Amino acid sequence: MPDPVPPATDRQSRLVEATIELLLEGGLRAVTTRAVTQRAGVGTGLLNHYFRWPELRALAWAQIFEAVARDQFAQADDPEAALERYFATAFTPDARRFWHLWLEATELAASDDFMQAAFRKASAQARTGLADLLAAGAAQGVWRLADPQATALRLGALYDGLAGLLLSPAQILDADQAEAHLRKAFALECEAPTG
Amino acid sequence: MPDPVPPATDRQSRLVEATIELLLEGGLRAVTTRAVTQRAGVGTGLLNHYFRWPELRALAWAQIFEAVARDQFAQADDPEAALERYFATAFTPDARRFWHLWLEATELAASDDFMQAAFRKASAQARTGLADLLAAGAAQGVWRLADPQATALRLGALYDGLAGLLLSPAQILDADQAEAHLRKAFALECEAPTG
DNA sequence: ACGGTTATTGAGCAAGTGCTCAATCGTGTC
DNA sequence: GACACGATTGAGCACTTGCTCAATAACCGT
Repeated sequence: MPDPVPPATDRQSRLVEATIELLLEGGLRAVTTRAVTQRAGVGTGLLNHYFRWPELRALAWAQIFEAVARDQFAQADDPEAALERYFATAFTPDARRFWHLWLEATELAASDDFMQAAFRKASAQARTGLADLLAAGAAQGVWRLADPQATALRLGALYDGLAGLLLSPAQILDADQAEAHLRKAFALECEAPTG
Repeated sequence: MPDPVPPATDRQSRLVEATIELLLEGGLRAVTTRAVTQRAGVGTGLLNHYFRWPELRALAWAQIFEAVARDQFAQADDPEAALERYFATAFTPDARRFWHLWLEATELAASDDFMQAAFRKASAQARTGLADLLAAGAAQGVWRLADPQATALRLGALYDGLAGLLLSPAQILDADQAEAHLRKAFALECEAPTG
């Protein structure tokens, strides 16, 4: 996971940075107004001078996601390499941490309008990224897929589920097994007779 | 989702009931000591007389899960019917509500030992339920699966992912589409050439 | 009746949350 | 130098959380 923002000097940007840092380190529970202002080296009142709290939280989350999305499906011109990269990096510790944040965002989005807006946008990006990749590969004849869109959805959902299993306290999978399952599922989608 | 417990008269059981009710109605956020004691028609102090709060919370959650698990893979003697039932009821509103609770439990289990114990047990039950079902069907020749255990894991993970998409604020799927994807994934697992 | 054990209550505590606001500081303008 | 105005502070408010504890009620065996 790359640094989502370049280091900033002004205190407004420092607040966003601090929120992102804490979000990545400890998830939503670690992110409070006091924790953020303290991390930013700033008085508690300044946060409310520049932001509303839900607004800042959603802003930080959106920046994290954009940085990840920017990376995840970078070289879409070579579908085979891009997919290989997707599989290889699917269950790294960074990816898992990010997935945890995603999970927390899902819940928060139910009651927080700022978060919901950010979530909608991020969700759309994530799905079209994989779908475009699979469609490109199918068009180039790298693999055969009856319905790349549907395969992307299933693969994405499987990814979520596997990440969840990986994260759950009941240790069922390790990262390698999860990756193998994801690859296997893709293989099944490819070998299937068209219909 | 059936009533997880028969109606009780003594106040100790009423506290558990009230916790379950609130859990099902509004999720973890709706379940506070005050809300529970009020729902149970009981003074706030009584809760701590009988339980520690994390203990009661985990207890209620465990009872909900057991009731669901008892139902989900009931008629395992007829694998085909049981699987059909699994698909048909996978994404009902009740199932979705339950999945939301499951999600919250995942997060809570990270920091709550009582919850973690309950989660481990529940998680094991859920996985073996589907795995046994698929294995039984394979043994009876109802379907051909190279590795029922692995298929169960993938199908379970896909279910989690689809349920997550269904729950997410970005409306991508409806319940029928999710069910179709789950069935399609199972079909792919079956048609695959052995190897 | 009595004594003792348990059940039960609710005011209140301590900790934590987001947020306010009068007061200061800093800096540029005329 | 005086003024204005945004930046900045932190004590404090209002609220919520789980939990305590002295006081009371209810029950039961003797």
